[in-house]
Amino acid sequence: MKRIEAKKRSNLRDVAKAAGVSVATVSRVLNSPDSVNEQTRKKVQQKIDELKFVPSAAARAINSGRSRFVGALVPTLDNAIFARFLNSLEQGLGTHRLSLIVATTDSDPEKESQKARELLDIGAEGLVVSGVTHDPDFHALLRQRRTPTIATSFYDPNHYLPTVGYDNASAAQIAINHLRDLGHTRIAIIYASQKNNDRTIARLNGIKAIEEGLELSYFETEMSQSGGASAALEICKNPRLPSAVFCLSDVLATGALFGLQSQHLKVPDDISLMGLDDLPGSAVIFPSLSTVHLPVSRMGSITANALADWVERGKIPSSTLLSARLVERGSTKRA
Amino acid sequence: MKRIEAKKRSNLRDVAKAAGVSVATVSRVLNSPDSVNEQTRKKVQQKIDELKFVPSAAARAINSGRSRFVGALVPTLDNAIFARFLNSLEQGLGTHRLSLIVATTDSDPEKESQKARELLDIGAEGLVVSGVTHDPDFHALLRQRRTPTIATSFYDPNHYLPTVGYDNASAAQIAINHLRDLGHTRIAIIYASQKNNDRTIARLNGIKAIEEGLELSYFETEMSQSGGASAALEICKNPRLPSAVFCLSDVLATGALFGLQSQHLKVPDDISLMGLDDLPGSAVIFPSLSTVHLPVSRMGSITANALADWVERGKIPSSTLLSARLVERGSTKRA
DNA sequence: TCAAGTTGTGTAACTAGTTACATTCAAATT
DNA sequence: AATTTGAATGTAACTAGTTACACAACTTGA
Repeated sequence: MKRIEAKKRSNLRDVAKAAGVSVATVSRVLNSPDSVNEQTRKKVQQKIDELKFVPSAAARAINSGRSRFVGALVPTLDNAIFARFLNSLEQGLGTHRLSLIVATTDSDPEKESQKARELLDIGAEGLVVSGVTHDPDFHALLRQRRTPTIATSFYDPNHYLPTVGYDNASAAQIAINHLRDLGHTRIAIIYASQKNNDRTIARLNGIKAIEEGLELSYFETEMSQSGGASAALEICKNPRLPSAVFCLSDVLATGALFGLQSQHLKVPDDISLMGLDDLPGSAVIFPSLSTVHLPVSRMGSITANALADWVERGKIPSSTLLSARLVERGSTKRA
Repeated sequence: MKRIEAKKRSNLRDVAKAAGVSVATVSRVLNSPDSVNEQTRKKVQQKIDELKFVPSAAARAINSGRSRFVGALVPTLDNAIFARFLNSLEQGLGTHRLSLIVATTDSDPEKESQKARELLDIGAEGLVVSGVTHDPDFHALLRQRRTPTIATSFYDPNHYLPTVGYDNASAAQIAINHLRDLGHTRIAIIYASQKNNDRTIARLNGIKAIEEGLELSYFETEMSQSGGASAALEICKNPRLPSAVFCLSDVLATGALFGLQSQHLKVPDDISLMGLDDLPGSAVIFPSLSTVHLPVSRMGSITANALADWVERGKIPSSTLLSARLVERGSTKRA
């Protein structure tokens, strides 16, 4: 009679029995093979291979109290800036033998809070979030659990969480000052309103702080290239065109470029265009995009190291300010 | 004397002791609250809240044999096509209460194999990979562990793994046939060589199969917009220009567009340009990019559902063919 | 009034590992 | 020859949950 039964994974005890040794010895072969006699080790190893034994991570986690993974909460993966950040974050964590669980929030604070709770419930040892503005539940959760958590894309040394990011206000000011230096005073600003997006708010506030002597107009759109394109069309409707357009992100700027071109406006001859982010593609569009470089890859690796230090050695990191810098390319020229 | 000690998470036994009940009762309050007397339940719940008790996922996993996460191995997150796929994969898995661990491979089969092993070692219940060509170790690993695994971006009903993807050969043929229909016979092809990239190889083979009557030239470059741009410059060096350029990915095509523009070639008047992927940005560049749409978001959700079914109910999915379709936009016109 | 059934709870044995401590045995030292 | 030392291994108690089974207390029916 053939017994139909799921061949359950073999465990330590199975291997121990098969090899005629104790469970402790098998465990030693796994974790400190030097402390086991050559012959015994070989015999055990052979049985391990024979039985295709793989130690259970859950059982290990239960003993060590370590799960060896952290969670990252990002608004979306469908934007190169977050994808690039996660790319380097994942690589950085890998050097510390930590895995990364990704959760997307759609920029919805409630969803973020809920996903954060799920991540912690399944044993995440640390979290990475974007920005410092979150759901009250989320803050309460972090305060309660005391899980190592780093807020990114936003530098704020006074925040209760360590932050790794840039000064969004001054990043925007770098762009505005560049345009001002080139003699532009009538500037259209395109930004994407995502509710609770503190990065955008900080950038807008940075602009407000230095708007003296400038004639600014604001265009709100959605965060996508087509959003940028349609905002550009909106700008073109105005009979008195601005001499420059500043987009608060490169995605918007790339879209705006095509919007302007579709209206037969030449960039930068007819109108200057600036972005903010410096995506890989921004250097190769035509004309190449003047922008403000945000070091997201560095942010990823710094965050990875800081979080690993916190998780593994309890070392609470201090906030890190990454400097944004002007990247002057072909889309801006003297007014 | 203040004792400095890590307040370790409270566990079932702590709660049981505090509430004056047995561990079984606390466990019941957690898992089948109806089977516990109202008063007892309230008392226990209060202690759970007081002690901020959260059940350990590892301990649960050890009993259920479930870790509730799967791993995805992608070449990089720094390409919209994979990021979009993961975005919908993650969302799809979320509806099945499965988490997603992301691992990047840099298109290196050895790295992929190693990361796959790591994922399985930490208890991944399933895997998602790109393409069907992998390291021998990787195949051996999958055969040994029998972990539910789905190969994506590549449809092959005869593969030993279920595949969810499109027919890359015919996707490329759709593009070539479109150009041929428009009267183009001299076509330059730009492709990115990533060693072992079966998607690219399949696309090239698809072209080979229908090259009769065409005059094709091939340009190999790296997978980035700047790679596309420099390949375009290479094309322009030829005194007898092709009438159309076909890039095997939209990232390359966007780069090629800027490369052609920088040489003062008008697309599509002087030269037609086609991509393959259909990224969100491809519709808004100017001129908008004619391309072949690959349904990566659908691929993500289908993969998520298929993998969840396999993991949760042992239902091995059959391969799914997703159809690519022509997207005719502004970058191609009659020769 | 006694048996049977229901409800609620506890005991202890599981899940799969790690590890402190004990033990054995042989080699080296006194 | 007796003692010390060290290597190699085993025993059993941990980690944090779940759950089969036992049992008490109460209700219900004959």
